[in-house]
Amino acid sequence: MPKNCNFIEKLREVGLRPTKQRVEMCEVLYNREKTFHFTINDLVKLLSEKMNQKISLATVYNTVHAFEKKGYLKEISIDSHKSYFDTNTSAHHHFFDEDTHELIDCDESDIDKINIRKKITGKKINSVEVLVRVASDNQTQK
Amino acid sequence: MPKNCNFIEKLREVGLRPTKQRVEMCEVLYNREKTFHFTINDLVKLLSEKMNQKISLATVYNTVHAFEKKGYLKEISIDSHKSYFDTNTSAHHHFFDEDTHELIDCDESDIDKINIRKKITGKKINSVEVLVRVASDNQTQK
DNA sequence: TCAACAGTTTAGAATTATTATAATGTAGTT
DNA sequence: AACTACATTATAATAATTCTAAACTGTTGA
Repeated sequence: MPKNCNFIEKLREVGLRPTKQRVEMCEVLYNREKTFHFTINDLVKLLSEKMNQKISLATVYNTVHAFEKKGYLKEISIDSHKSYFDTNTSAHHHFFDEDTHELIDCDESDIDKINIRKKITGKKINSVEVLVRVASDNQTQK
Repeated sequence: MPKNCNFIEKLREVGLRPTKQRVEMCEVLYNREKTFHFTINDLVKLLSEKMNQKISLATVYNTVHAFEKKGYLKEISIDSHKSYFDTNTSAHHHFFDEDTHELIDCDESDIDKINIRKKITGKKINSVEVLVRVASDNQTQK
């Protein structure tokens, strides 16, 4: 597994010890074509499938938060009841499919630049994020 | 209290029984100049201050959800750990003050119309919402 | 007006997501 | 190999929310 070395290197760069669990988690999160959106629950499932040994729930939380603090992951607020995370940490917008609860990244080109006219004195803008909620076209209103 | 009658009327219109608790809640939520943003916790506090009798936590949840289903309230997702609700149910955008955890409505004119170029086949757009996160300008990075 | 019923409220238990704790284990350094 | 600081773990604790079942109350219609 030469890819592991990569992750070990990367983890070191941001000052995180490349422990078994962290490297394993990197593999699940970043060894994929597209960016990955998940809840803690999704991740726990994937990890326990992939790993030979079991991983503690607390470790998954700790590690996800360590990654978030170091800029490896970004938290997305969609549903007040679950935390979604995104392996794409750059500023970008999302589609949220209300039928499947799937989160889809927008490319830079999908949404025109947002122009904020309002200024709040003494406050600076940290981020501007758009969430487009979509649902099946022929769905009966629930 | 002639205003009560108004709320009783309005509750009936959407098919909700105008019970003591619901009318009381309407007063707290809608007898104000500006739109009101709150968490369930905020609301429970306000209600228990205002009311002579105590109100059950479960009732607050039930009633808020009843109001939401009937279009009296709108849920806003900002923080994955708390549900925020908004008495302004029209489509509009928000500023979120990360220092004070306060939510501020945007006027129509504050943000230019958002142009979504991306189409997802078989899906229709339900809503487009912008969240602008702001924080103190001279704050040391946490 | 009042009985009856359906919808409401209530307290408390249950559930779910998350965080804290404290003991044990392990990566990195010597 | 041994030391030390940081990680991991199982479990307990906490927080937000929902469920349950019994008691209560608007509304309807006799």
